[in-house]
Amino acid sequence: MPAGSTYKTKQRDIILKYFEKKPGVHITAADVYEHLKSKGESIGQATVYRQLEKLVDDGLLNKYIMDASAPACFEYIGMSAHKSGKTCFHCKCEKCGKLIHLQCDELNEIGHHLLSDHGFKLNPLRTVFYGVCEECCEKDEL
Amino acid sequence: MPAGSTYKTKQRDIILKYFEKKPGVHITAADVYEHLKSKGESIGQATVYRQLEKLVDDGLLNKYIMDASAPACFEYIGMSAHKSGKTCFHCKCEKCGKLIHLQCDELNEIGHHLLSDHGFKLNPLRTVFYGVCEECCEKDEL
DNA sequence: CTAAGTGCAAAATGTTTGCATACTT
DNA sequence: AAGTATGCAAACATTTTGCACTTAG
Repeated sequence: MPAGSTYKTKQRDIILKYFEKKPGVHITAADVYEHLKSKGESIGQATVYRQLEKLVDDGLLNKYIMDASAPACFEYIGMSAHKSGKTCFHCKCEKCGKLIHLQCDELNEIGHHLLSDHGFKLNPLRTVFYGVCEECCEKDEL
Repeated sequence: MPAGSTYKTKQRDIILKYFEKKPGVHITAADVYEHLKSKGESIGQATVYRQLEKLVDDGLLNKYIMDASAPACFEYIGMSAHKSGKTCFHCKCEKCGKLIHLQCDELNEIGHHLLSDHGFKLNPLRTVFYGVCEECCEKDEL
């Protein structure tokens, strides 16, 4: 459902370029806005938000909402996930907030399982596993 | 880490009772507030938010943030999830927004896998799978 | 020339907070 | 009595929207 074609604008390029330089890093809309402003490539916030949304739709960025009343985070995933058959899953630690990237074949199986047994076509890019990371687990046990 | 004891107040009971009547249903803070107001058991919104937060901390409710700029949803899980070993997973359709509840042993395995192979202790209650549901998949293929 | 994108400021929304009062233990 | 909770209104922060203008296809 292409809601309409996407124009290639200067602003889109600038934003995308910023993300490409930081693969796997979480960046908020405000980060983008501030960074570009300080770099003399100012873009209106509305545009930042609108482009971010589009980039997510286009599958170039991922959006993570950790907590209400906290800005959403965006992360570049670009072509990597599309090209290689290898899907990257994300785990977010509820304690320390760390984001872990996993690339694991066994996890891919859940995608297949969900599809074949539940008719649900998983989007691994948008799915985040919440839980507690190794380090924080150990801390808890002390 | 009990940040302090929790008093048993009238408001807490009212809110909890409302959720107990709707297990597995997603309810927003506004829903709670409006429902109680219409029922003549008005509770201030601040209190609603504060109690909701506490109930989540106490493990009685679950909080889901689907989308920024959309209210967070709360769901009663009460003792059920704790008692039965059966964990309920959630799938959110990116197209129609539908939320699907799954209770599936195979999905539980991913929890074990994440823990044993990646040292990550999954919290199934806070994890939401994003993707496209059966119905919307079919629509796409037309 | 039309559709899409931009920028600004203003609005909207969901959530949080300050503070005086009231309730629990 | 001390520690929490409540309620109201005001404050907040992030995100969205209206509109006139510019740019891409």
